[in-house]
Amino acid sequence: MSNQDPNRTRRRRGSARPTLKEVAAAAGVSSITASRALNAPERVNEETRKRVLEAVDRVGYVPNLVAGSLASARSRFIAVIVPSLANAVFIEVIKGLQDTFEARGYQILLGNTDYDLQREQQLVRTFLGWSCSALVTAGLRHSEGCSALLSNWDKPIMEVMELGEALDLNVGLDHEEAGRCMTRHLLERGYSSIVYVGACMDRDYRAHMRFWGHRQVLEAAGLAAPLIELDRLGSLEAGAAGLDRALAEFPDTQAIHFANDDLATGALLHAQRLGLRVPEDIAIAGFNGLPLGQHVTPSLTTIQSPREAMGRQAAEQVLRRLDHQPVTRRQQDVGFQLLVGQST
Amino acid sequence: MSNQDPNRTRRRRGSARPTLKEVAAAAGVSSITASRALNAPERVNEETRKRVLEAVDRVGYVPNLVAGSLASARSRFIAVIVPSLANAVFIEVIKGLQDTFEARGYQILLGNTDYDLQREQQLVRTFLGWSCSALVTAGLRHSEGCSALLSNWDKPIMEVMELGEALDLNVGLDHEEAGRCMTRHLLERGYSSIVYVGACMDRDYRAHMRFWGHRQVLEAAGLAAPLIELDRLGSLEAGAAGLDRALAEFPDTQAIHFANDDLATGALLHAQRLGLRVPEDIAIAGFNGLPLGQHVTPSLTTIQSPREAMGRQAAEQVLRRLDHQPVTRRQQDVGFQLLVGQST
DNA sequence: CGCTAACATGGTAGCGCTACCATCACGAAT
DNA sequence: ATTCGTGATGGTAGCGCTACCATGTTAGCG
Repeated sequence: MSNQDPNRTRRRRGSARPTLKEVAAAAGVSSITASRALNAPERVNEETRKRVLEAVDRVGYVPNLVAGSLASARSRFIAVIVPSLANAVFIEVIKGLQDTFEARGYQILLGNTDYDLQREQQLVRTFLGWSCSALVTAGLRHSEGCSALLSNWDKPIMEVMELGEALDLNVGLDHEEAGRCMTRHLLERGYSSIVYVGACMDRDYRAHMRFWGHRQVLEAAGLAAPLIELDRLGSLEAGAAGLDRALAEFPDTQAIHFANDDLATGALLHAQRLGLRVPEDIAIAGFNGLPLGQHVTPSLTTIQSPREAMGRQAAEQVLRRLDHQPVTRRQQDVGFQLLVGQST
Repeated sequence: MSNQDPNRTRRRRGSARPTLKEVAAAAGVSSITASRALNAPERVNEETRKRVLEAVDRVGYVPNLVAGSLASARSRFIAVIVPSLANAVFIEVIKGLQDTFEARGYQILLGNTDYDLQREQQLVRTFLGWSCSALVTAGLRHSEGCSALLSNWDKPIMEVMELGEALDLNVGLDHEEAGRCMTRHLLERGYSSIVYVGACMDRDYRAHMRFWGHRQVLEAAGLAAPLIELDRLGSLEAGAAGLDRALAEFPDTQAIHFANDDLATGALLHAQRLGLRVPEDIAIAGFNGLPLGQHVTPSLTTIQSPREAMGRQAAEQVLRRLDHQPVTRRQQDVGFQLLVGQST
């Protein structure tokens, strides 16, 4: 016969870490007071609070956030879903989000879809399961199941990158207009044989939207809008290949409008290796305004998108909602800027 | 008088989402069987399992992962702590980690220290509170409090990037040796006035380790090892500034050994703008082997570090531990490769 | 025919915390 | 003196799930 209560022989589950109860005991208060001392200091006497904090240090207490989230039915997680980590653009948006959210005590849950909408749906399911406080996702296109999951959800949803018919909040820029803007510039410069080169545009549909804008302007001017689609994602290598294909397939090409700066810069550097003069022999334009393109000679003509600012603004909108403050505009256009370099 | 049980008047806490209990009721089984059908299919009759899965779809059940984690005292989170998101190097390591962990159903919790060890400690506290399954952190240097927190922790800890005295697991490369390797190459090429240019080396101490290696080789050859420290983080701009300072402060410089490829490429492009011939007038070397440096003309001499592979290998080691498989080597050297370009 | 083992399922008691309500002391207002 | 508010604290009942143990139920075996 054990000298212990028989139902105490059951071994302790959970971790061996001290709990709030032990902190409370050490401070001589109830556990709920200890909880308040940590999470709502204004509701506890200054003296008591100090005693609790001292006890926390003494016993080496680390709050169990899982338990807290279950009890309060909310975590301080922000789900962030992007299509790729290989693209500097998303990294910078994430950086803007992370800086803003972390400063307010929120933790980012990062998900990567690899441009797969089914994968996005799966991530959304998982993230809903974590009781996230909000969800930020890149783009307005989702699978049907994903939209269904989200429309039944009562937390803020922020769609970034582009503008359009959004589920809830929306911060981004008009890609079609960006495409038009660049192509207008190319026409003004006097080029008329202009090729558009994109990479995996079935997946990167924002690049496709820019192409639409591009084509509108050319058609309005009575010009053809030849398109070259590369079957690998944007990179310097792909850009070089794009230049080769454009020159081979359309020998009289005067200018190439690339879907992004990686491609454009790759082409620009490749042109130099081939001994082509930019822009005299071939003009080159990009999109994004990455630092890289501004440091090559000739500097790249491109469109500057405010990526980190977009992340910050999106985060601020979401935070405003989480603080129950009125959100003035559900849709916010961060705009863009034509950066005329020496390559056109 | 309400027709409801009085203690039901209390409004429902938690979310309004269906729970496992409701799934179980819909499938005509107990909740524990429903739980097993989802999490341990082999322990449930095939027929029953199908009925449960069908009920899941019907009621639109999304598992509450917070509750599951509390009950089982483990989440499927992997904490990942890096000093910066602005640096492509860490992004690629994260990519390797993320791909490997996501494929096995683990979710990454990303933390950014901004090169601040106190911030790291705070992140570690938070992450311990989430019952993470493992922690991956960049670097071997931690605050005292951080080491204390981690040494009392019973889950796998992986330190990546460099090699040395680790808390638990360690995957990385020898930065001192990398510095030696590059400088030996520069000596072989016949340069003797070699300047090292780093950025924020008090924080980026791995760059400092490479400088030590660099200095050892020069001192062994009886040469001076002048150092220029820039006070902003690595970027193309900073590299350009580094070149200017090196030429101003050490006019007879023949070669510059930069702490990373961003700096080196910035300097290389700047040299072209200044009309300097590379490597005849000035030789330039970098570190990392970023694609960028391989696409400029002349191509950059650098050291290729296997970043994504480092992330993958680190993740695999951790997974092996989580699967209770023996870990053969707690320390794993991923090595590096001298990439001789046209810039030296 | 009883005994064991393996399989399938269920009941129950937490995991560690917080929401909700209750209590009590004290001073201000009536 | 009574009422009311306010500030500080505590008790308790969950949050939704899984670990642990218990209970059938069937098949296999000597």
